[in-house]
Amino acid sequence: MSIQFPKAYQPKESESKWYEIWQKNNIYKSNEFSENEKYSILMPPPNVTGILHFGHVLNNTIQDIYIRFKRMSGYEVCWFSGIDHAGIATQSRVEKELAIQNISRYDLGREKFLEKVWEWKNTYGGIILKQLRLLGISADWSRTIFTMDANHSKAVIEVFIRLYEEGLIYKGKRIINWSPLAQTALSDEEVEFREVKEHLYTLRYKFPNSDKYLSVATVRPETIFGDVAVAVNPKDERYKDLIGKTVIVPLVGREVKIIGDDYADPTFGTGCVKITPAHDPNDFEIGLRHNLEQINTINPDGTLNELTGEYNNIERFKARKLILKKLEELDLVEKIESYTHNVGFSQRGGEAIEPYLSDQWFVKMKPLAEMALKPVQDGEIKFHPEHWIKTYTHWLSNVRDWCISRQLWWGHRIPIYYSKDGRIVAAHNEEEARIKLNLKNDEQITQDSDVLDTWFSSWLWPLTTMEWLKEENPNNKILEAFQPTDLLVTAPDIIFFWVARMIMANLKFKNIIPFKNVYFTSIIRDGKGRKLSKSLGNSPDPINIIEKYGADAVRFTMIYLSPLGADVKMDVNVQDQDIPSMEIGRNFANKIWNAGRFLLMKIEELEVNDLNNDAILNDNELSISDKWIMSRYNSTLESTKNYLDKFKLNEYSKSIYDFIWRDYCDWYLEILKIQLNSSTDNSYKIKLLNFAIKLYQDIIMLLHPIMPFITEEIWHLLGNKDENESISLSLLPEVNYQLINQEYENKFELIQLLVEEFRRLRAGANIPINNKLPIIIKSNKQEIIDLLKEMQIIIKSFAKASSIEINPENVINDNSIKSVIREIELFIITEGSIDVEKEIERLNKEILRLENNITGCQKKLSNEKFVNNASPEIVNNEREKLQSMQESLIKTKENLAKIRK
RNA sequence: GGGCGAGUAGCUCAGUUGGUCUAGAGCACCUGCCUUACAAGCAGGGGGUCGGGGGUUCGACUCCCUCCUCGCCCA
Repeated sequence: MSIQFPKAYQPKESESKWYEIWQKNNIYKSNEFSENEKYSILMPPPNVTGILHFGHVLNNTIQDIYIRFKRMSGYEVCWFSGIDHAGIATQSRVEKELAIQNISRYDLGREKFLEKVWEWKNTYGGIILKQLRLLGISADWSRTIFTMDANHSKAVIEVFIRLYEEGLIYKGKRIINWSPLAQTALSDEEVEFREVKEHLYTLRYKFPNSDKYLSVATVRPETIFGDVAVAVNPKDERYKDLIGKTVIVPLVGREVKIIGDDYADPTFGTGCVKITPAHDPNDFEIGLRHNLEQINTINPDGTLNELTGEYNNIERFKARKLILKKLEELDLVEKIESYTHNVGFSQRGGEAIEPYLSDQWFVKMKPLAEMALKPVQDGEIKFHPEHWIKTYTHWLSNVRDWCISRQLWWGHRIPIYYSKDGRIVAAHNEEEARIKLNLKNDEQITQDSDVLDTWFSSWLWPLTTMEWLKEENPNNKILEAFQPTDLLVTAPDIIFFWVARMIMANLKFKNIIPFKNVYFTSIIRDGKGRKLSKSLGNSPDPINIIEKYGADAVRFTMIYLSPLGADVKMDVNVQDQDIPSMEIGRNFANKIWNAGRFLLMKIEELEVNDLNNDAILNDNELSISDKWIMSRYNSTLESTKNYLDKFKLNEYSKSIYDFIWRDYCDWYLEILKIQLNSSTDNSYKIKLLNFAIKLYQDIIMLLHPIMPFITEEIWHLLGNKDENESISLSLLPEVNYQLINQEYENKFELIQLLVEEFRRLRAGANIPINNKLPIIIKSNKQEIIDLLKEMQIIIKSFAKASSIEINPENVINDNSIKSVIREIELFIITEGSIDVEKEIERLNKEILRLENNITGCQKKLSNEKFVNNASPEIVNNEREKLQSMQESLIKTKENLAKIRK
């Protein structure tokens, strides 16, 4: 046994061993033709460049718990997985590598560059899916897809064409969010706003042929080259007469009009605002209203362009300083104030976004948003926690059009073709485009050079994972079987990027909701409440943590610490790159392990040969403890299911944890020892042990979804199972409601209270553990006397008593420590003298407590309004409570009197 | 500026339609134990005016109002 069952659980070997066996036997492969009820989950596809972090760990553990739980509940489950091609992230990764060799993507050209990206993807991409296996994820890996796969691309193109032809996709010249680093447009969702301390500069715009000037406030003096007007509020008394006049843009020398527009806020700055339509979204709108020119003065890489003269090719922020210096020299700066405002930054590159005027492709969102709103508001799609519905609704009600074109090469190329004479068509390929445009083979045709936003492909995830439009699968049974999926587990930060858009796409193209439930995971933070991040160094590699504590421990701890809707805080030891909180799970695993060790030891001790024999205890052979633990087990099984249904994952883990540790190990196994020791009937002992083991095996099954490895290991060790069988394919027992028995739970609880009181008395009197003393228990209720008699061996053992007497005839030795619990009197007969002072103090304290409670209780009951208004149950309860406390008080006072005597 | 969420023990959190005896648990802390499953353990202990104020009610951690503090999202 010692080899199989070492003293402490060793997760490492067992984890790699079992995952390999699971893979080898393909046990997580799903079957769309199964007759069983289906349960499916779509794994949020990690980026192809991604590596495992704790967000993934939490997210995938949650999914795996549901998948395993449902699988063990008889469902045909399927967990769809895959990887996202992640346009910007992947392209910049490969570009960075090329840069080391001093090669740019333009040196290679589009085709060669894409070859490089594929090469990179095939070598390094998708590591994370291998890492997830270390966590014990039971996805159906055979269905893994990649968002650049032919079938997925086909769906993306198809969807683009349909939307274009329906008029829901259009091209427009707009101010978009430009990433100077990636040199592409970004959607609004890819921009993060942060508060930045900058300066508000008040500049002097002189009137023509005059020394008088208008003071204009701006935070971006480097954009003055694009100024085409100055706006004032038409209601602003100070300036309204100036509307129609002109001023000279400093440094530039251009004469521009003063216009009146409500946008100008009289309370902000000087009340005069410069208008630069090409470099600010608000100015752009004003420009349209007033028919102003749009002068672009910035290059795609964030440097100023040739229109800025000496500042040509100078980086925008550097240029700001230089321009300011020049303006100061010319005495055109009136004042500089510090100013805090929100600035957009690229979520990926981190650089400040440049509002940029360019031709881009957009999706009209209004009609799609309306479609997507309904199922969430109707409750057809449920969010957990619910309050995300509000955020979702708010966003969809105010949604703006989605900029989907990206000036990248890696991605799905926009299926738009242009003829030489300026006609535009959307087509699946060049050939089709020629036909649609009526062009001959030798006539020139060009495809749009942009690619689509990665999310324009991700929103089809529920469809493409299930082989939508795949030619080889025309009668698609997968979609039929598994859609709508049951659960989506995702971080709330992609609620707009992804969740909302999947709902739109599914309804638009398949007229079905993609999922029934969405669970929004919490954000993982360190002990100081900071997000885990590489730059802070507070983000240890989960792989190392799994290596140290075991995958089961990591899974369990994460769930145990993650309440629904609240952030997870884990202590991170930055120096050691360690997460000490993981001890919770590791210690728990060890506890479970040792319970198994104990049982196996007993098997050997009793020389039980056949574990699965029919030696089962009859109902009348079961003790109160046996019935109690069965009741507790079934209650736990029930609450486990309830908690999972309500998505209260941490409650789920806590109920299992408490049941196993407190009920089964601390109490039941200790009682089992006593029950085994006090019997001489070998066949009873074997039956009793069998009972305990059977229960333990059921517990192991209950635990499997959250701790798959250790449970598989124990299931085999204790059950003598064949290596190719798996606990994850066995069925969880149903809740047996008949075994949930409040009466036994109450009885047992009383015994626990008595035992705890005996322990407290011993500890209080500093009685050493090996000093066994006689105990006496007195009660005047026959029911309790019977219970005590039935449980006396157990009480005696737990109370470290040399002997136990229940309601003895003879007078009790005054040389004893006494207490009263629920009218039951407890005595420990001490041989030597007791510390009288200490005893008096303790009893007085107890008397005071009882008196206080009695007073409170009496007050309540003498209040007519309470007796009349409160439910009879409550009032009755209160009366019983009062009576019980009064009796306890009398007995405690008697005890005190005896000591004093 | 608009919206959402949270404030309960030193820390992280439970507390289910308002009533269960002393508001619970884990970690941390203190005391005693290597008791033949487990020191990654066992037994016991200390520690909370439930963010402040007001209201509804016989009764409020729980419902309402208000203020304060913190976090997130949007503009």
